[in-house]
Amino acid sequence: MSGNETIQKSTISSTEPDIQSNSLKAGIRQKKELQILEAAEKVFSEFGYHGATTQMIADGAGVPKANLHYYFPTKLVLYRRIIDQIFSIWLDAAQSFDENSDPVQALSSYIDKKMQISRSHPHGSRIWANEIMQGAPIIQDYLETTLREWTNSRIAIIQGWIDRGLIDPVDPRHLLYMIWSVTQHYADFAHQIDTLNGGKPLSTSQWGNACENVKKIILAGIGAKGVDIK
Amino acid sequence: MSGNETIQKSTISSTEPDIQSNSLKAGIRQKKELQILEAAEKVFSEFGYHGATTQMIADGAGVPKANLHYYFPTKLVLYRRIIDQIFSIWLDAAQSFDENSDPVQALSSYIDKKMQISRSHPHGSRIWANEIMQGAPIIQDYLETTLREWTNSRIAIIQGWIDRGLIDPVDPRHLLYMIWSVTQHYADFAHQIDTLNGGKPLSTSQWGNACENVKKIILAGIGAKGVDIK
DNA sequence: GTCTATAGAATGATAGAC
DNA sequence: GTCTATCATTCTATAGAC
Repeated sequence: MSGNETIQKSTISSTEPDIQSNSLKAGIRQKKELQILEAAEKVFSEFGYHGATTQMIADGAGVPKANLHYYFPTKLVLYRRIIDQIFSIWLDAAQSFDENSDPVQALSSYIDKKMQISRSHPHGSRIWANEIMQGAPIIQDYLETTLREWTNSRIAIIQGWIDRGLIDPVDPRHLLYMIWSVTQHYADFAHQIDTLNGGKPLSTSQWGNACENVKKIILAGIGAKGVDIK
Repeated sequence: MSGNETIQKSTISSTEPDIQSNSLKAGIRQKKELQILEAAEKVFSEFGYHGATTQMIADGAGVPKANLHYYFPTKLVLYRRIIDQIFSIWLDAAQSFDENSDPVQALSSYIDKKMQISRSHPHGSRIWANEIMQGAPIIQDYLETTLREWTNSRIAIIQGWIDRGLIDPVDPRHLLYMIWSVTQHYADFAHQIDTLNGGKPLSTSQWGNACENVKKIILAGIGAKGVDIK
């Protein structure tokens, strides 16, 4: 299942000679594709892959259903494009977690970024969650390669902190899972959180408060030295 | 939405005079219903409401599809029954969090129970997560009534601990969210966790380790006095 | 490049024989 | 109480006019 689906990054053929008309068409295509991708992200996150219909996505993007199939041949190809997009955002954020920082800096920054993503890309987070809960039928290969490697490298870094006495001896893996789960909870369970907030989305200051609480509890929880996050 | 759906606990009419045959039929019905409910829980958790087909559920339960419709008139009624079941389990576990215990006792016990549920009822946890991510189309009333009341009462208890100096001043609401998210993560993202565990489910000792880490970090994170969880 | 109309397949639910 | 056969609906995807 991992290798038999080619990602078509550009269907604009390089064999087409008319550059002028080509770039114009490319502009239209790019704009429409973006509209469709944005609509699809919302619909997939709200109804899941099976619950989403191409009709809903087409309506959300403001194009006829047949037009959608012109840009994305199948529903599955569209879904894969969105998953790829999300995974890319996750990985970019994860880069901040680098070996040169001390634990407080590294973890504070990582938690901040993950909370920001939960606020700016809640749909993506939910699609990811949905995909995992269904056994990752589409992205299993990502889990087994990229995610596993990233996870192991971060575990090594955390273990290094423990060995140098910078944080308490906790299981690095479960510390990572805690950070993932708590930060993504604010995206995945946003509806529940909003309902318990009187039916309103969290305000900017409420988001800030959530973020501070998460950082405080986790950093204090692992005995990180020199805690100064305010 | 809260009161217009009667739960049919027993469709065996009390006007039926033949007691012997009646209880026999009730036994068959109960057994079949249980088979169907168990199969449905698995299928709904794996594919979501829309992705699940009555055919899959019927196959999983070992009954013909038409037979399934004999016991549960519609797919939606079957789904509601399962959601009710899950919500009931959550609430029961939540009772352990009572006012008389000290923070360490209360929170340790609560986290233990939530972790146990994640291991014993992962399907239920995922169905709940799925339902919330889709905007709680079926259980919105539960969120606005029972869950809100329970949450507010626990927030008051935690605030009491803070006022008495038993734990650090954290936002009780976000502490609850942290406990929910971390514990449920081990059910909702079990596939990801298993993949990162070499493709194998966590062993009993690995579950114990996860539970201890969660308790340690959270209790230390809120400065709970007298931490003694091992 | 856009859109109407529709083909083809899958699904929820039911009828009716046993 | 069980099960085969089938209806009615819905959905993905495509054909073909503009």
